[in-house]
Amino acid sequence: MYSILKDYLKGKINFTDSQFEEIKHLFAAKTVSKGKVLLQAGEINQHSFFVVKGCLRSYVIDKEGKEHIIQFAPENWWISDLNSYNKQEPAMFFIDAIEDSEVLMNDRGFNEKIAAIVPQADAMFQTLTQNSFRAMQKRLVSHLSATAEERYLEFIKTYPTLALRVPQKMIASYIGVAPESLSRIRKAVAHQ
Amino acid sequence: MYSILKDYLKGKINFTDSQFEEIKHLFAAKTVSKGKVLLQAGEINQHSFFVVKGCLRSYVIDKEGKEHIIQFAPENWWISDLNSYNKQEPAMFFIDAIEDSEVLMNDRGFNEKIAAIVPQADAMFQTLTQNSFRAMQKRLVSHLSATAEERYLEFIKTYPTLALRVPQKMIASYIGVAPESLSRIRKAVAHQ
DNA sequence: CGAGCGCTTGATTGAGTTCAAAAATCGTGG
DNA sequence: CCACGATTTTTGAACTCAATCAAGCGCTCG
Repeated sequence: MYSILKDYLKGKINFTDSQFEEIKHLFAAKTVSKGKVLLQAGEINQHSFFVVKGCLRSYVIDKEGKEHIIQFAPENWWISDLNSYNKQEPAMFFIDAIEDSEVLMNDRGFNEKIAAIVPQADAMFQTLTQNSFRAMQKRLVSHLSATAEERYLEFIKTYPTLALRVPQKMIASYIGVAPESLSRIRKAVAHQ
Repeated sequence: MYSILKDYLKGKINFTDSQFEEIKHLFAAKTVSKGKVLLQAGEINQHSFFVVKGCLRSYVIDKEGKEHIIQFAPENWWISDLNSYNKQEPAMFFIDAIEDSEVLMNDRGFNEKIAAIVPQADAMFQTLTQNSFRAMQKRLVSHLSATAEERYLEFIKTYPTLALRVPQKMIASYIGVAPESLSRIRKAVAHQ
């Protein structure tokens, strides 16, 4: 379980085996089965999650009870409600497992602790945050300027493996269309 | 001109007058008249801007030539294409002045330089980035779950002064509707 | 093996766009 | 400071993309 995290981190920053032994203790290993909710909107989010196996998602539920997916997190992704985590404000998002999963969970204050062991880690997390900021911006732009079909094609281009792995209605939720509409979009794309 | 920046920073971090004298030199004062383009999409963004007076905006132009506004920056706001600035990648956004404005412009590497003078500055900028990340998320969520009217009401609630100051067609562009639609939305809101 | 979930298909509705033109407002030069 | 041209806003009518409602099919997993 921890070896996956080690391999992942090796690709981003340099550290010794003994440093990794220290880092390890900052993560609690957790096995979560499909459907398990790890964060509820409204709660203060005390954790962030690194996915070792399986897939999590974050989503909002709107006033009509509809889910809108913000992020998928398959293997080697981090997921959290960053705003709640950083500022200790109520979370906007729910986080749950959409497959049986194994995650490494860390507590708030983790960022400082890991940076104290491996200073480069701080820059790594800043880069990760920048990446998700950019992804969010791109997504907003595509909602401002692209059609549902374009957003779908963008999705399968950006996340080809997710597109095969995640139920279609969740892809619909992510790109912001009704499941019926996505079904029709796929039909149209296939016939062209 | 610099006194505005000083007042702004005083509200966020502590520093001495002599520290401020050092910080000052990191900013170039610039007077820009309405319509002046400060960043073109595709360029590498070398600057970020602090608005002392007037108002800037960032926006994308889509493949049909339509503008979509990403951010307004009136007095005491920062504006930049952060991804381009941080990673030296081509900018997604244009930045221009929508009023005659006065800005303080800093170069890349500025963050490290200011943090060397006033260590707290780093945390301040991280907080600012977190805030815009959250704003972006909220905006995405409202595109996923709210109607045009709801997004309009949200806008005037969040930015009441901007709503009076910025041309209506730019508000339309920001909330992602045609100018004609916003006109009708306003009419409907007024009659209820 | 059957109940429920996910996907598809059809018919209808509706929010918002587009195109066109008039009305209002702005800004600039004489 | 006023007038005129340009830009912005409003209004109307037709249209379009996607949502909604409804029903049927097929799979899987309990």
